Amino acid sequence: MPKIGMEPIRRRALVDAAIAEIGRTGTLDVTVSQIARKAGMSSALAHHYFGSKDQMFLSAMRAVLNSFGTEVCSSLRGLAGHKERILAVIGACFSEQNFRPEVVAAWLNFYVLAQTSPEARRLLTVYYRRLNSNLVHDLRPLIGTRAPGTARAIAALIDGLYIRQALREENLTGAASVALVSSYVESALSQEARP
Amino acid sequence: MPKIGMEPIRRRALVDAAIAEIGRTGTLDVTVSQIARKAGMSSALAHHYFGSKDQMFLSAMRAVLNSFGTEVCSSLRGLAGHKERILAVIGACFSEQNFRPEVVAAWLNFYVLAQTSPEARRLLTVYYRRLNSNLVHDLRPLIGTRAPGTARAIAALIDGLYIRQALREENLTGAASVALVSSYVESALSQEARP
Amino acid sequence: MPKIGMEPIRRRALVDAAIAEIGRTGTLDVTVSQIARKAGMSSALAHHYFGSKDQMFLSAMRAVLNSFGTEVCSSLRGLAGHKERILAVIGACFSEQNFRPEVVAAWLNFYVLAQTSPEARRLLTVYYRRLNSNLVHDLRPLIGTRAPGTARAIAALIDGLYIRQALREENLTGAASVALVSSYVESALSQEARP
Amino acid sequence: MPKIGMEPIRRRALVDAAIAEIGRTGTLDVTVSQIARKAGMSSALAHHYFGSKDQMFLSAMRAVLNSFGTEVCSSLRGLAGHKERILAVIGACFSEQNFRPEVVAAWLNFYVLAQTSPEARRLLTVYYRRLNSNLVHDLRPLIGTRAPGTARAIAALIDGLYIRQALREENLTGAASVALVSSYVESALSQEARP
DNA sequence: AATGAATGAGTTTTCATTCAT
DNA sequence: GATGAATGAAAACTCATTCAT
Repeated sequence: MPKIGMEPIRRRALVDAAIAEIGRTGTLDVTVSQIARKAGMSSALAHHYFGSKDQMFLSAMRAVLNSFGTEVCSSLRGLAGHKERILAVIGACFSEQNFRPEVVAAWLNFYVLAQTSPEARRLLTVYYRRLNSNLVHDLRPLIGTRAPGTARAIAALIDGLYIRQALREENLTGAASVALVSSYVESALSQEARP
Repeated sequence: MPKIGMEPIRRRALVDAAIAEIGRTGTLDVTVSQIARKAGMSSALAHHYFGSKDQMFLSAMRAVLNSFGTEVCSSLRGLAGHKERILAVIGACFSEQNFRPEVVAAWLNFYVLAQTSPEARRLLTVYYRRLNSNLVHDLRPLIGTRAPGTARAIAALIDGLYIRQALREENLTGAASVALVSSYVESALSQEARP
Repeated sequence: MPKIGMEPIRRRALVDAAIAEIGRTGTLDVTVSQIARKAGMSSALAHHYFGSKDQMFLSAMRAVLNSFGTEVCSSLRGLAGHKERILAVIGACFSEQNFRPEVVAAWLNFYVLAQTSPEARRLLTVYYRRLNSNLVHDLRPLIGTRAPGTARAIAALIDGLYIRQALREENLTGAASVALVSSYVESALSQEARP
Repeated sequence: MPKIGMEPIRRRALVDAAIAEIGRTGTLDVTVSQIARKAGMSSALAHHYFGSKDQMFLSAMRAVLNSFGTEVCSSLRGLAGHKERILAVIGACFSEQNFRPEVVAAWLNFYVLAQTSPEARRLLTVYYRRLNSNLVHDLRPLIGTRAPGTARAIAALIDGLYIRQALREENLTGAASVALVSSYVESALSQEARP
């Protein structure tokens, strides 16, 4: 019997290598060979497992989004307070894991990919809807009809900070980003309180 | 008689075509031939004028940033009130001209280019510094030490909304974007007012 | 207990699958994997049994030629009349079994293979010589020196009709083909009869 | 001004080289590079002019069929006698030009191509229909209802002899082939004459 | 015996770039 | 100034074949 069960291992290795290479070079113009080499195998094997470069990129994108989604879910587990939950989502966006420069750089490139690839766009839309509905869900009890606009602003802030991180802006840490977005949330919520 | 003074015309045509094609396809993966064809000339001529594809892209980027800079300047002319000036800058970001989907899509791709090309990064940094210093200059008198953070947030909001526009998000107009960012500015300023 | 005697079964399955795939696609550009999959095994096993793709194709060719040879032999068994025997050979060429479109398409491709592979050419030559000698043997007593030319014409007619069948020409049945060739034979023989 | 008007020259050179290479190797498995090298240029240029390998092959096929068609036309010019015209068509099939082994080998491969490529099949069908209608047109006045069957037989004979030629059968000359087919025509016509 | 794993060699195709005119 | 011609270099993808188990 042959060596068996390599597929998931290889796929995982390729996906990781793809993210790393896209992140490192900051472009989707990485060759399958580069990625495969980084993952320790031949480009032929990469094609064997993914069928095409596009499929590999989409898998990489799914991995990034899933990782993000998982982190959000586990952050939310057990939290009941609305504001608490909102801050947890924001925290997940800028967590150690998700806010690594190369992951964020890959993220930026996936935005670009989404202009070309309908499937990539779909993935991004799903992710965005989920983020949005999470935020609106917890904002509505606090600020009512202003919830959707505020959610949109939070999402935009996050994306904007991601761009800065992708550009390796100095002095931009996850903590600073969280602080910035949180402060926006505070002011948005407090506004409601005022007469 | 030789055609004289064609150079600026040709260059302009190529730059416009480059922006249009990058915006239309949503990717930097456009060929020189495509761009040259759209500009009504041969790809050889494009090389003649720009030396290389990269230089052409950089010129296109400069054009976009200049167009933006010019618009900001003319918006600011004659305005004295700090808040007024801040809102003018924001308005320029989402003006008819600058917020066209294809321009914004090109913009997003220039962010990506900046990861690879030091010159592109330099251009972006210059632009960003100018935007930032404009904002800080007018925020400081109003909110003091909170000015830098707020400026950063405004810039991030703008970039985040640009990404949404690049993705052709429905119901996202320049006016709505201005409203969203302005509302953030309002709340940031009003916060100061509180004891 | 080890499966015993699998070899001939596997080989037969592969040969059949090869003929079917070549016939189906109408080209030698079928992959070993395709054939192996159709035969219900891995491509590695196909190599195990045949050593190489070329050998597999040659075996497939041998199978087709053998099947044909066997059918001719059994058709001729017990037949004594010269004309009767000639018609029997012709009948075998267009029998249900041999004139199936996919077999004929494979046949056409074996002609092509024979241009490249000496062994394939040898097989085809052997088959052709046998067909020819069969025909000449029975034609000579009937038409003397005109036998070789007539045999060649009969063979050419058969090949020509095979090409039509490979192209899936409509209204071309085995029976119609037999009729056409037989009619030629009739006229060739009757010519002799004339003064 | 650039060197101009190379396109038809290059295309012709490539088509000739394609026919020669397909004929020489007896297979469609020739690479674009091989063909381009033989035609004295880079494979990139071949793609520039033909867009794809398939298109190049189709052009080669068209060239072969056109050459044939032209020769038939010029052979028929001025001939009025039905039998005379039939023999002229047959003569064209086996002319010095058309019956060159490599052309015939290419021809055989085009039959194979026609199994895969609808356009190739279309070309072949057109050619075949024209040949057939030429023959029937001149046979009908001579043998009435037997014309279609006889035409089909003549076409099959020609194709069969082409296969032999593609296999480089010894002692098979154009003249011998003409003789063989002509003799069939004679016997087919004389049959009618008999009571 | 049997197969999943793995790859080297090769093929088509694309494209920025150069050149001769 | 302007362009058709031309190509080298590289990329995605394929596949026969080998190997370890």
